[in-house]
Amino acid sequence: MAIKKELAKTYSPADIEERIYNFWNDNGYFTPEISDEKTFSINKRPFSIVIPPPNVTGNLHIGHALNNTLQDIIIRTKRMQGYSALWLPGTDHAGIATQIKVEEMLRKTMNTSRHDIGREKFLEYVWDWKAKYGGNIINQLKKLGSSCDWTRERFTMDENLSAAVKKTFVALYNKGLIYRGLRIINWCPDCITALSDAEVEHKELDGSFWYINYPLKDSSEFVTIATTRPETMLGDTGVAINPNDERYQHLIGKTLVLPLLNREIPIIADDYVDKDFGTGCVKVTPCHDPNDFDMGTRHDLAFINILDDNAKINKNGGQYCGMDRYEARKQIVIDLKELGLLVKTESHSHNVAHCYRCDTVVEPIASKQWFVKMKPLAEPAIKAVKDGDVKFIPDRFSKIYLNWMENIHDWCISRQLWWGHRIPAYYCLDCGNIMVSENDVNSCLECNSHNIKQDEDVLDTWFSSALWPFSTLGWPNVDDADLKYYYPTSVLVTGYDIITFWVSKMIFMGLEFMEQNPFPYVFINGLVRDAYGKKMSKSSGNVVDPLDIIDKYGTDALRFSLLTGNTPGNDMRFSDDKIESARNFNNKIWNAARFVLMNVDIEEITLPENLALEDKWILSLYNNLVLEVTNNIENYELGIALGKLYDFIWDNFCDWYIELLKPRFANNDINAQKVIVYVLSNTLKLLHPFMPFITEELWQSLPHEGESIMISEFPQYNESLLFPEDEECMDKLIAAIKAIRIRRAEMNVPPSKKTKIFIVTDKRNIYNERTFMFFEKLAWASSVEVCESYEDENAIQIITDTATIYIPFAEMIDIAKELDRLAAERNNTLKEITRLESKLNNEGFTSKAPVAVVEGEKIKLNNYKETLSGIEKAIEKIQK
RNA sequence: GGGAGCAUAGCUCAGCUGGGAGAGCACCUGCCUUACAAGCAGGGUGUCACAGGUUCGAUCCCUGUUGUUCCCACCA
Repeated sequence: MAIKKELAKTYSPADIEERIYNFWNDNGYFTPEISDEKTFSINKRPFSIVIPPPNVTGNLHIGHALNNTLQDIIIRTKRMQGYSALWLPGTDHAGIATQIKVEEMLRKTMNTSRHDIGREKFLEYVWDWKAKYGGNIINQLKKLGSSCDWTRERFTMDENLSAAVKKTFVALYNKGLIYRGLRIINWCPDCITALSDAEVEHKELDGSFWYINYPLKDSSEFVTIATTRPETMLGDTGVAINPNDERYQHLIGKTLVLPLLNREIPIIADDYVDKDFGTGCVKVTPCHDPNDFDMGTRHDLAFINILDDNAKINKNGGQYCGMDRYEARKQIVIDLKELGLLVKTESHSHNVAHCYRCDTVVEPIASKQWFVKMKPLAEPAIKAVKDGDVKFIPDRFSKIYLNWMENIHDWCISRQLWWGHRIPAYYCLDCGNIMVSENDVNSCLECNSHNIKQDEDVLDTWFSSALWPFSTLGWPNVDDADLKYYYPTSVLVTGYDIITFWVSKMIFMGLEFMEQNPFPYVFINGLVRDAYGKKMSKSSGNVVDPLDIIDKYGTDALRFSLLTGNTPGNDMRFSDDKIESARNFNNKIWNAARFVLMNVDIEEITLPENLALEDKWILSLYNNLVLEVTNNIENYELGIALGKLYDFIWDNFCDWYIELLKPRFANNDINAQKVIVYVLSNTLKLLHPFMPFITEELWQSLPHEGESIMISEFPQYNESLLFPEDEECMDKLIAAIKAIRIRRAEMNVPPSKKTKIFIVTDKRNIYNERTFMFFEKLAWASSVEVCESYEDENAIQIITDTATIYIPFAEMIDIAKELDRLAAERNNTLKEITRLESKLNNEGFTSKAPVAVVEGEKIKLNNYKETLSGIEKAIEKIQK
């Protein structure tokens, strides 16, 4: 027998992955040409995904690996199904994160800071950094097998994307949806910038509750307030009580003397105050608390900011000027104690806001910042999800989205950073006029002054990523071919942790500027946790580097282990066990193909005219698999699809079909070769989106047409390949073989001991000369015979619903034990019969249950009855 | 304070619009059967968290309870 190709005994991914990826990339398979009729016709329907852009200086972590594998599976499937499938890759400049890294580098390697070298020089360093490290994550994505169109790679600070940012900013400003104003923002004193609400994380911390007496002016009376941040009293400009609090009615309008600074402050009445919390008296610090800010506005109180950019006390803090906020807190408590104004201290745990980047405690500070007015933008974005124009998968995330959107606050978009899109606002230093323009402004439109300065700040990183689905496709050029063809995109694949950061913003920006949702589906993936369910983080030291896994086990194994059992939106655990079982599956496929290649000597794939029982069986199962896998992928049930492929390949194809075919291969049966190559090759296609490398390598080794599996046609369901009767026959045969194996195992008969088998049956379509070989091969039979009846009390009897099988086994038989066993079997069968009969006698069931269910139960009952009669005959025979 | 998820075999998890529950790993037994020992053949008595309800029928749908995880929220 000719051996077409010798494969190694075990699969070693390292040898093939890079070669195959370059082969795909070099041949341009990742690039859908909209107008090229040869490979991708304009008549094809578009399918597009834009990548959630990883941070430009980031490194691939296991979450990226999952997220991008999901996208790759979808895009590869669609490409094979004939869509003009675009997966557009790119990176995000990631304002704060990147700036922090470069500042750190400056400090460590040059002992300098951005303030020392100035804005221009600093930005040069950041661009250098980007050039140096920006490609890292792209190369890592390639190692994952991602079939992104690298010719369309984008970066949020590309010229075109920056133009899009300016255009949207100006348009929103002109519409009155962007404004500049004094508001309480979250200030990170370490990053020295404002943060949006989304960029702070609340953590429960143990703190104290200090009760402090504020003396009434010209009186010996006190008002006791309680605070968790005593240093903020330096900015107090009032004390508030509830207007209905009868305890304090006489104080309304009176004046207090603020301790330490001796500032005179009024007592006001405001509904915000909860009578029953604390003392019922609240110090009001308009510049350092959002509620106090509102009260200060309502009651026209003074606004005194007591903190500088580093959260040190500024000159408004009198003798505390220059102290760090916590140092000042300590000192103030000491001083109050000395003055006898500290009533008591209670321990108190409360939520404290932290910077999501550097984990520093953020300070609420009143500050002039740019904001997006959210209500008008949120409304259509809410409607889009409520109307089902944008669907979350799974659906429960639409509740999270709506909950956030319906309670939305204005979005603080200015950041006191240098790395990012500079705000296109210009100030006239002479007349104070503010001009917002896409183009540089050199003279004041009001007073003609040339004393103009652009806003120093940059925009929130999420401002540019909000535009990503259309800015990457060419917008603001509305005639761009890509934009026309690929927008809206087909699906967004992302983690639930950035629904509020990113998904929500893309939806309202898409609606505002494209008048169309950016995507009809948002496919949500969960977090990848460690083997114990803990979130992976550098500080916990439990980070799994996907590149290590790839080096050790291969990309396909990594992809398999991330996908298997994965369900949309749910977190998953990653462990060594999983990756090993994935590796084993790779090897299983590899060896199945290896075996096929060793036995096959055909040049092309065609199905033979005459199909044997087992051929029809496997083709029928394969065909059902095509249908189910296709549907599962269509419904984003990728983990389920992969599970079915695994079961089919391992159980049906390897454990049964290959074994069933071995006798035919020994006879050089060409038909068997044709069928197995057909099934294997097409199964590889089904599996290709999930495990692209091994499937390409094996597909190339088998007879095939075309250049690459990744541009071959995805298998389609084919009614002519359905053989339900043959499927059933084969299932009965398998059941009989299994029953024999079980009995032999129970009796500890080693495989080396072959036995004669006698079958009493009237089902000659199942048990005939052709299928005897299966018993010889798979049930260790030395000979097989069908007979009318069989008389030998020294034979064991195996009873199925289609036959009674006798195996003469004189030395093994213990009559009493055999009777016991049969009695037990009889009992179990009777139980089932009783259960089914009472069900079928239930008028409610037969009249209300679907016909198919009732029929199914009848068939079950009948099978049990057949089995029972076999058992009873067996018992009778032994007792004779 | 609001909202969401999860609770199924020793462990990790599936269970596709309700019809007597599965996989991987682990464990036990027997096999180097010429694709694969990273393999083959066998091995599961699971109050499907608890209590009610709907239904002919509930792991699945509804209500409540308990445990657990997460998200959101300006109680000083």
